[in-house]
Amino acid sequence: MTQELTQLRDMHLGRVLLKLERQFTQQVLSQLVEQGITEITLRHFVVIPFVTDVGIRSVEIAKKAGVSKQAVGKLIEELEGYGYLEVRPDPHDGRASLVFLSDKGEHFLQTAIESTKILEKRWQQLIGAERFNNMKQALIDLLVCLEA
Amino acid sequence: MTQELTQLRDMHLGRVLLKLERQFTQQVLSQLVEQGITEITLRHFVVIPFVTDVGIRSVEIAKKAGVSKQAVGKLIEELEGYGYLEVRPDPHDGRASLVFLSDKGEHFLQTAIESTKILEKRWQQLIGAERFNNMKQALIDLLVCLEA
DNA sequence: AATATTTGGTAAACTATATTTACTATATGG
DNA sequence: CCATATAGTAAATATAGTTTACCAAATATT
Repeated sequence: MTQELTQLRDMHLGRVLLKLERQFTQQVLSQLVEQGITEITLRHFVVIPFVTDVGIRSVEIAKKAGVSKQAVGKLIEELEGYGYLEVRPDPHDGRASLVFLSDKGEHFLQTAIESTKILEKRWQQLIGAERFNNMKQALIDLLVCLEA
Repeated sequence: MTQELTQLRDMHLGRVLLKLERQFTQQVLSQLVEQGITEITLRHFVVIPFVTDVGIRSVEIAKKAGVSKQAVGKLIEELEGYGYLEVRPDPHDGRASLVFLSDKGEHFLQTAIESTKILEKRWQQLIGAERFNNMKQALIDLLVCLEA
């Protein structure tokens, strides 16, 4: 009885999503390590996706990411220390700074995106391109519905 | 340019999986809270899926879950304190104990499984049953390939 | 049988990472 | 101008895990 339940729980959608996400993330991260990028960990992706060409304030990132501004401050500090980000004072607001990607940061981003593409191609082959693409689109549509 | 890249990264498979998994987990957890189950958090699911009718040792759980036995010990202690688990000495090994689900634990499990089923039904309706089912099966097949 | 080694489990110290509370400095709206 | 809000930092605290060290029981070795 419990055995059966365990099986059921083990295969519910949440579990499957969790396991696949872990696999994906782990594989991307290890590809980055192979490329010599070792400083950046998962935590830093709380910040990185929000950095744009025009610069962004740390409070903005905190708000969008849903974490405290102190946590964001720490992550930015680290990424700046590694040379991936540049932090410059906001010319229009003496209290604020703006965060930008450095050249190294841009390059990293390119590499990271390359990695995800390679990985998706690899996964595509495992279950067939058509099934994979349908699956991905269904996931995206579902997410859009949920976030609406 | 960066804007475009951000968009791309934002929609890669890993991100989609992550967001959907969070939504799923959060919705299940809040359903459980609505049912009055407030003590159990996500961490406890490191332990719960491994508990079976015949009992299991904490080291076994640690091995299977890939965390330290100390961490597992703590989680078991908590769950025992809340009344979801029972820990009895192993009659065949004086060093060991065996972990079981209590009646309360079994009931919780039923409730949790119910919640996931309800949630899946709800999600099914968002993108259509057939698409949803195909999607889920593709995810499972993919996972099986990856874990093989 | 006596001893050595392995194994199940616990305890304490340390590590990582986040939040809360409190503060400073600058902006901005009456 | 002053009151209030906002950007950012700092320190204390919380959470949750790992590492190191240990004890006691079991198993293996000689």
